[in-house]
Amino acid sequence: MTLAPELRRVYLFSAMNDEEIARIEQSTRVVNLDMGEDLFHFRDPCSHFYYLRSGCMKLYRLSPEGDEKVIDIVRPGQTFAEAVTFMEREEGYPVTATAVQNSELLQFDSRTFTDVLKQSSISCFKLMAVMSQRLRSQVNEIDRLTLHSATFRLASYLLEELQKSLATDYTIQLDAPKSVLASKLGIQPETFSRILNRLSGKGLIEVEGQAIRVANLDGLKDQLLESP
Amino acid sequence: MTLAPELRRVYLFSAMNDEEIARIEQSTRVVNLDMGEDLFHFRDPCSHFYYLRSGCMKLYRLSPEGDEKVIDIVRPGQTFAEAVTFMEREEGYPVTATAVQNSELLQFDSRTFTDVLKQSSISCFKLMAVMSQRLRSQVNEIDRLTLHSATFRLASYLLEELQKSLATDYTIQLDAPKSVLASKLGIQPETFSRILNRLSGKGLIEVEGQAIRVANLDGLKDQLLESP
DNA sequence: TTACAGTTTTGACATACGTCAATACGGGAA
DNA sequence: TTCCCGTATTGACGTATGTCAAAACTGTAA
Repeated sequence: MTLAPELRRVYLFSAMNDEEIARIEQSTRVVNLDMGEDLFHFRDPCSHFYYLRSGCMKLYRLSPEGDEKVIDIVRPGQTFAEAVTFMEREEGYPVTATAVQNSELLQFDSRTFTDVLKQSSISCFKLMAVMSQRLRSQVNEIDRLTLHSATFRLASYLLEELQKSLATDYTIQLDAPKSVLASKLGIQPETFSRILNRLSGKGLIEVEGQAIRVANLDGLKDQLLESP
Repeated sequence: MTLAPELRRVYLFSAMNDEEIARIEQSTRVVNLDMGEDLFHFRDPCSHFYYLRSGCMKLYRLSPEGDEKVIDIVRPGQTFAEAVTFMEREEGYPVTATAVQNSELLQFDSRTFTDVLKQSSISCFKLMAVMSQRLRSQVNEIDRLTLHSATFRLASYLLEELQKSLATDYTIQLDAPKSVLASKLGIQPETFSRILNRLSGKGLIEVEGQAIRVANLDGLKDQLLESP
């Protein structure tokens, strides 16, 4: 079975012609991961990048003490680690990648991709657009992480997710365990749980397992304005 | 006086031929800012990016309550906001830029730069290298910001700066006020001051005004391993 | 159905940090 | 030199959040 039609729909490859797509396709492998399996580790020599077909991945680092700090959560349809194309192989990946659900990925050879890019500045532009988008969202992330209170951070996250998903029903599906999301927000799981409770108590959200429904959007926004 | 020789030394332009450099040069303006002056604001339509010749800039956001969160500190020799080239003009800058010292900058027209890039995938590669480097350091930043204790964050910052500067004498020159650095590290100025005190007390560093000398490198590294 | 392992929640407690307020310092102008 | 203003420091205090520990879920496999 050919991957070409699927590759064409990947934003990064969307400007490529048949021949270029064919070259990429040649270098593509399908990778399947069980929940909990690692894809690559922090500082592994980096030679591939990925597209997530289904499932969910977490990108994280381990502190010296051994607890993990989640940098990002990857959902189906997203590519990740594309920037490795421009790193020295020995620099290695800046994070570890692990499946938090059974996941299916496409693996691309960064060398091949580089070769195609050399010939095609329009594809370069696609990649640069992706990278600049990512830079911007990392700035958002940095901004959020320094919001004084954990409640702020959580509320801000919920609002952002809601916007992204253009959710029809104000519901956010957490596809990773709550503890992973907590880590991404720089919060302990216990505190995370307590905050959800408090927000529920105020009637701002409704929590049901992995689903969070925003019941009072404006009320939640107000959280971001209140003092301490 | 011509800017071309200086432009050639800017990494982003280092792969350009005479004609390309000339086009960039045409669109370049010199900008002088007094300490405290703003260069651009968060969400301003973005049409330019910059090279810092001398002085020092801070890139930051304001929280709803009005206090600023510093995202980055720019030093002479660095370019910044290059990624705007690939953003919609209306998206606007992701941060506000203000001089923390009298500063001299070169301002480039992002439209012109884009045009040059379209013809030159080698220059695209330069830019992508810069962006991927920036992505990596933002990951470091995110990682640091979620280190549990403020002391960790500060120690980690000092160690990173030391590495960067390959300082011969273990001294870090703060070119921005301490409060700016504190904000970048997600610490209140008061706490920042207290931590410097404590580290001095332990003999790990010596603080003299804007200069911080690391007196005991290994001791400082140990800070990052000790428990809470 | 029960049993188990992982995740989440609840409870009790300690503390690092933020906050407010006052004081000290430092560099530029006259 | 003195004055002045912005930055930095020190002090006192409250609290949000981390930590440790135990209990309650949740889903999966036997």
